Amino acid sequence: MLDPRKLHLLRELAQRGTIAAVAEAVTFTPSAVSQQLSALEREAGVPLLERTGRTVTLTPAGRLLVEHAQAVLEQLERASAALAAARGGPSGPLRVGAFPTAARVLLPPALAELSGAHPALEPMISEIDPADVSAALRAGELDVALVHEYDFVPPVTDASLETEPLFSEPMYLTNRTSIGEARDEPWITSTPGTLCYAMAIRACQAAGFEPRVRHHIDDYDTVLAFAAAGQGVALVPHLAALAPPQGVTLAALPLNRRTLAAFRRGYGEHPAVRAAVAAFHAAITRLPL
Amino acid sequence: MLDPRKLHLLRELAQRGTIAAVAEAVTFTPSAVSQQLSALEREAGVPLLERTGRTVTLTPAGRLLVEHAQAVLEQLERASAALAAARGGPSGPLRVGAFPTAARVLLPPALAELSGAHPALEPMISEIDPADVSAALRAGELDVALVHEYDFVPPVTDASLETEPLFSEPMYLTNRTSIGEARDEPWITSTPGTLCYAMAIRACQAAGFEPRVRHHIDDYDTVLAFAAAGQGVALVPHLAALAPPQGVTLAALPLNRRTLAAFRRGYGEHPAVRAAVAAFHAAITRLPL
DNA sequence: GTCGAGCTTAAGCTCTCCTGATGCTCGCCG
DNA sequence: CGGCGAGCATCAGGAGAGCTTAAGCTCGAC
Repeated sequence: MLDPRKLHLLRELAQRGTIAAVAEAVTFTPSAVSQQLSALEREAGVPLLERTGRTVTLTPAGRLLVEHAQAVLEQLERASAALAAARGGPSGPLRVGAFPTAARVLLPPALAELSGAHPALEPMISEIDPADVSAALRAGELDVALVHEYDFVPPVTDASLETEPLFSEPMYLTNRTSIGEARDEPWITSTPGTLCYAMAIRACQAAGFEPRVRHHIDDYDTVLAFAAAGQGVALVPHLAALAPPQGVTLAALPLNRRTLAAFRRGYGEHPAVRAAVAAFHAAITRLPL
Repeated sequence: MLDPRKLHLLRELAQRGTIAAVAEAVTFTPSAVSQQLSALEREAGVPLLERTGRTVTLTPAGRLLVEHAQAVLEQLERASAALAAARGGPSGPLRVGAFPTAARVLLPPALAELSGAHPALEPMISEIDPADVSAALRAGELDVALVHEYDFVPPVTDASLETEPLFSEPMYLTNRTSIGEARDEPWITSTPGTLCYAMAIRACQAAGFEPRVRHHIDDYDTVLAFAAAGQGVALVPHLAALAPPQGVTLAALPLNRRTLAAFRRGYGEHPAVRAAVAAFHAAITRLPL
């Protein structure tokens, strides 16, 4: 019988590309991952990995098996979720990932809602950039996460994950009325590697220029303070700009940010995950959108 | 992560009812099965088995998990089948179960067909009564089996198995023209515990009497020889009665026997299984039906 | 009341699997 | 062209999972 643990490693390899990266993701040594994949290959009776130079790539058979691995692991998630449901109402630890703005604006009311409805549930929040969410969910470090996606930035598609849209909000530009007008201004963006950074760069590129980035600030309150101090222009989402400081004007752009809940495919039936998503929806109805 | 090996044991328990029977099926000791199921229960966090007296029954949560186990194991079968397909054409050992008449009439041409088309395939035949086929398939002792089912005998429904109809044939009665006419005759049936035995009894009961069974003979050639010797009446299927001996007349009854191919759900995509079923179909077109 | 079927628990042993160390290949770069 | 580091495989060793044997417990049948 094929071992789902090995199938999981194969799926991670398909996502991450190197055995070393897989090992880091599952906190094994590369040696262990290599041995497990070799054993899987032996059982499969067909080469799954091609040793090309100092790296490995999946063979067609390997990619085929990844798809089946996905189906198997998804069924296992469903089984786990069913067991959690059989245990009764939502209870126990629930690891939630959230990007900073959500953590500040959406989570407080959502957590109040959640704790009120399900006292046995113990939500644990981790701030995490949406770009890192897929890996954390797949690795089992998170159960559910709040992520966002922007126009211009292609949404992360991961066959092992499922998303549920929560809401959409417009983006604002500080102290200018259009992106083209801000062409020669210094820019304040998030730190490189985050989704917000990519969004700002792409938005400027779409307007026909490469932004001159002077400051890298992730916290939008700080961003607005910098903007008020004349340090540059920035793109901020509606929820982060409910109370702009003196000296900052905001212009709505034809650019939206969508917030979604993400979880492992099949795990959405877990009662705790269902409860969390329901609490997100409930909290959203009370947001000033 | 839930362990499919444990899930398999739970599914077997749902089918067989006792831990001892599961242990025998998988050639473990009852102790090992008990420990595995206890571990599964611990991981599940909810009681799966109820110790009632000296036996165990599944709790509702246990039955729920069995359904999910079924889905998981089916996906694993699919993955195995896909790997076998990736290995190339059908090759290697293929364990085939067949009831005696099929082994004699259908298998020789089917095996010739199969070996001609796929020389690398090594079919291994085991004679087995259809009543035992489910267990052997689930336990992985067989890859594909020829089974039959009769009117009056409810077909075995096993969620983990899949069947494909092959053909249907009429049943004949020896030396009488209707079952009612044979009410007071001694009967020749198969040995108790087989499907054919159950069929004969049920057919007589449907005609309103309990047959007086004198001989228990499984081989239909011998049955016909006994009938020719005036030792009693018997029900024989068309394919077993192509050349009745002197002294035996046959009367077709409104009673049919259907022959099917059976295999583990999801495993029908295995190239060797596909090839075998195709060979069965090809051989059937040349049968005198 | 006795026996036996069925399940569990405890002890021991085997085998799997992970770690750490070593060695290899290959791409990069001076 | 040679050194270096990234990436992977292999080997030896230790810890843990899992099976077997043996013993004990419970309950139903006779």
